[in-house]
Amino acid sequence: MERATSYKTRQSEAILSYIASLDGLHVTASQIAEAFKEKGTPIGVATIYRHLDKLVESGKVKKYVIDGASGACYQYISENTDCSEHFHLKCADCGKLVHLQCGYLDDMQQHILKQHEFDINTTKTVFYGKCKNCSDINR
Amino acid sequence: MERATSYKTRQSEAILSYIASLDGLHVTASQIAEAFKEKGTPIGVATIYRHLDKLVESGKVKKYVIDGASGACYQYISENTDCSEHFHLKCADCGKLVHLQCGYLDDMQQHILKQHEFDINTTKTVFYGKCKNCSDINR
DNA sequence: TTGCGTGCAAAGGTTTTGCATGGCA
DNA sequence: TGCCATGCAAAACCTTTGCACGCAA
Repeated sequence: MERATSYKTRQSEAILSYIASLDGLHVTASQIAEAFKEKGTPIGVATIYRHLDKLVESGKVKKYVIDGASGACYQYISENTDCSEHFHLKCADCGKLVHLQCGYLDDMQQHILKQHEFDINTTKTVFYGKCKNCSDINR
Repeated sequence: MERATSYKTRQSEAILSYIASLDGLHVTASQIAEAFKEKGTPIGVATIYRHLDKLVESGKVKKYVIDGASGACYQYISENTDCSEHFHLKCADCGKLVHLQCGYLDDMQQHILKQHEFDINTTKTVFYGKCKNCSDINR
């Protein structure tokens, strides 16, 4: 059974506040480790990975796997609204993250649940593609 | 400059025809290796990766990564079925990957393109959730 | 014959896991 | 004090690379 985070530690607070301070930029686990090493307060990579997993699970952080990049990217969700109820669009070019609250997608989610018997987790699901600025149309 | 000379070998033909025979489904490099090992005509993983790189370079095969999956996935791109992309559902519990071809989702894709000006790349997008076997519904 | 292709093993990188210790509540 | 958290190192993976040999043309 999964277990909710209970203890508040130096590492747990430091990692969350660090990602939050990046204001939308995404980082890899190794980049986080490097940042704390440079600060003089190193945190073990295992600890970083374990906290990132929890943050992703709770919806505070989103995880991206970008083809070509080395390792997964993590990004803080700054919206004070609950991101667990809507979808996200991630531009593969500029990295822009769009929060998408749309009844159409809610219907789609129900459709997949009913017709295809699959319960989509919006916290973990990200649509990859190109935003209008990065689209070929604007060239 | 691209290399003009290219030898036709047992391995190069076998790998291409194998991926092409999957009719749009995708596989990982290790799955390809496993398939040929079971056939009794094993091919080294290094050779598989080298050929996959060439196929991606030539545009015959698409490479993409799926969060949670182990390794990159490769999918044959038929010249005719260029638009017959489909979405993927990945069960976060059992790891099962479901290929979903559904007109409803095609409409949704158009909706997001028109209304939200975002061009979804179905090759990179994966829905995460729980399949019916792992869902709480069946408990 | 020429030189790319192949397979093996080692290397490089990311993420996970086991275990003893540390630290929160 | 009871447990979870941490950190180190090893393990587990995926992918690339070096090298000697095989093989297509």
